[in-house]
Amino acid sequence: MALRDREFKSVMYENLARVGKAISSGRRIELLDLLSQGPRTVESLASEVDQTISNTSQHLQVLRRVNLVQAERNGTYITYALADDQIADFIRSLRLMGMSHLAEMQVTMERFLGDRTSLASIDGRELLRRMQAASITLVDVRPSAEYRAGHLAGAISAPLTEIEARMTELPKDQDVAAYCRGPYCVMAIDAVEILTRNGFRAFHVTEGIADFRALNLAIETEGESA
Amino acid sequence: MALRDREFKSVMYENLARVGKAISSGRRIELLDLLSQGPRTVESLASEVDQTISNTSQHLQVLRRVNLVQAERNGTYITYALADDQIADFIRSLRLMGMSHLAEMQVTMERFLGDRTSLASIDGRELLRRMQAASITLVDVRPSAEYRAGHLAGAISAPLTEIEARMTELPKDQDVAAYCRGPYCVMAIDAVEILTRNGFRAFHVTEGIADFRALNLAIETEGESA
DNA sequence: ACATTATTCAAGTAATCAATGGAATACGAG
DNA sequence: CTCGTATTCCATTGATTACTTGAATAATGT
Repeated sequence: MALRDREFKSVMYENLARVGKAISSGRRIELLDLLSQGPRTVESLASEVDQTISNTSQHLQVLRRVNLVQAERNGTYITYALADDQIADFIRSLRLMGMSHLAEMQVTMERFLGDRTSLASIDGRELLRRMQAASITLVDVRPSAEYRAGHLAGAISAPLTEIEARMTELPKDQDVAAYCRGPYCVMAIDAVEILTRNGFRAFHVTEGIADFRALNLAIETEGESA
Repeated sequence: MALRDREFKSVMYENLARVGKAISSGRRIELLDLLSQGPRTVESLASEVDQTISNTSQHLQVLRRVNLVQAERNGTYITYALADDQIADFIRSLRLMGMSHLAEMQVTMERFLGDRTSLASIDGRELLRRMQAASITLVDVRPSAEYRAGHLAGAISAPLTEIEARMTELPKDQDVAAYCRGPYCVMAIDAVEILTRNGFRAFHVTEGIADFRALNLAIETEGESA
């Protein structure tokens, strides 16, 4: 019986380890992070993570084998998506774990972003506070497909690539808060630099959609707003 | 600049993957699960997971390298402990992820425990409800060291190995709820079988300390109770 | 049927990993 | 200082992994 118990435990923990193995590759975590912005095709994922399509496809299949992602065929394209919202949350908690336990991550963050992010940044909680206290213009600088897949209620879509053009639509007398995919995404930082250079008082939000969801901020899908 | 951004992301995600790698071995997850019951020495961990001391030591060092566990020397022994409570919670969410996404796990559970667990089991939430509604005897059947490291408020320590002797201390007119380490631990099930065979109305709690913590049930350390 | 496009499959290579057994280290007791 | 115990280090084994390249599949349009 003791042997049976051991076998049972081994099988159960070995299965849990399959999930661990799925997130034991930086590329795969990056893919999951991208997918928590919304569904995407293999090709678009591959170019985003700077990998060959073949390799990306294989990573996606690893993730699919443990049911972290789902694939759906649309004509000649195959669209991948997170299997459910619980997974975005799990990746988020992995990220928080890493940030709080691996000093290297904070050092790297400081080294790469340190000088660019020091003053003009706030997190989701602080954003919520400011949104209630004062009127600010909230800008989503991710590609519009991701905006459409889900964005903060009241956010205006202004993809980084078009921000110079879109800028004219923003009220000059309000503070601007820009957010993108999350803490490892620099689009919001870039946007803030452009905005401040053009006379706006802008700051960037260090968190992304997955965090907003976890903080219970209102998320809208598809439709425009404000 | 785009290259720099890619390098930044790669480094960050590669670091997160280090945490993933740490939980990509069933043995290591089992070790973390054991450590969430309380600190233990290498030797005692090794015998619990049925591995050589050498191998166990190496796994512990992998976990230590990513700061999931801490080592502390006490004389000739070295005691390992989780680095903080956040980790027990992370392992718990890994377990929930696995259970909800890997059908194999539920099948295995059914196959090994199915017939033994069907009727007389409840989860933490249900336990809380019953504790408030009726008076039940709550029994912690883990080894006493783990009981001392933290147990449900009001629980009586009655390690499985001594349960036949301790049984006489339990009131015969109350239902008995037995819990152990968690869903992959069979000590509570064994205890319930022994108890019912001896005329008690007993049921087993399918969750463990980590779950109780997450559910905000009151946990006591060291001292006795009830 | 044929060519095109998106994705997957298969085979190969270099690197990493889990586990083992034995030597080395660190501490405490006599 | 020496001995015994607990743990770690080290070298080796076989198994797995990430990535690459090129061929195979599957849906679409002509």
